[in-house]
Amino acid sequence: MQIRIDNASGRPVYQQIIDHVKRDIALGRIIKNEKLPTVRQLAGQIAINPNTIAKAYRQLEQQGIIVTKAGAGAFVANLDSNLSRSVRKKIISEELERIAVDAFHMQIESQTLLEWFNSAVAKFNLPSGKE
Amino acid sequence: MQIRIDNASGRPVYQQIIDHVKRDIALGRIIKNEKLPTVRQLAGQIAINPNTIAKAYRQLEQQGIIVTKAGAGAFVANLDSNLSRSVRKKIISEELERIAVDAFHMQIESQTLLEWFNSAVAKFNLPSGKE
DNA sequence: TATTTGTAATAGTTGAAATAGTACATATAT
DNA sequence: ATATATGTACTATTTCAACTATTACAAATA
Repeated sequence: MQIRIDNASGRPVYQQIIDHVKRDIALGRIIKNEKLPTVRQLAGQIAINPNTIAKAYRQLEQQGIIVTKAGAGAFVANLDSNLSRSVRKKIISEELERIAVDAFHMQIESQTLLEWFNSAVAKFNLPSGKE
Repeated sequence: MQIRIDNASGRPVYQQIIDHVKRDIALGRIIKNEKLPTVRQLAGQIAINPNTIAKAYRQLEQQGIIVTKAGAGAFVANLDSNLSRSVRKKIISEELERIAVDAFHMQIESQTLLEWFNSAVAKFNLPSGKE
């Protein structure tokens, strides 16, 4: 796993790590039960403090994305959200509305926005809902 | 304009103010050339330091959302983005992809996500692209 | 048994966010 | 003209999240 940290982004380092792991999993680049880099490995590779990696792994485990075992390592967990449907809808919808606001102020056409949305979603293998 | 600040959200106060103004404009609740509350008015109403409001207004002006005139007040600006299309696409697409990642980990069906997307966008009057 | 692993705890540093206070220039009304 | 209200600018201070640094510990693995 190769992670690039953008210090100019303003986004906290531990958050960028979380983003990257979640994205790699969603993209299928890391699969279920696969072992993640160790805390010390990643810390050495990115050249940051191990505590920062540990913080990211801790939050990933809280979110149910990974499972960690002291002495063994960190592994990709099963896919199942513990959030209710209403909570999930609230979280996602708020994010979507914020994008819509930005799109309005950028005067992006609704059709264009839909195309960008489809392109972004197509990269990930969401459940189809037909089965 | 009635603004509710959520101190538990972790989102900076000045950012919440920016979010709210942009959203109200996008929703049509505040229209072009309309005068915004004064810095001191808002500060008194929300019970925070005037400098925090000033910071929000400063950034809103930098983004081209509002126009301020010392002695007169702050007003909603014209709608025109100074960003190139490629930059706009990059910004929006990155946000959309982050949502897609979240949706994947929540195991939200693609069709459901599309419905939520349409609902969110429908609240705002984006240019149609047909004219 | 030795090593590697994730975790925890403490201490210190840095910078953003927010507050507090003051001052200034401009617009507006009187 | 004059007084008032406005956005802006500046400095100082406080608070807290983020990050670093270091050490120690328990569990797993070889």
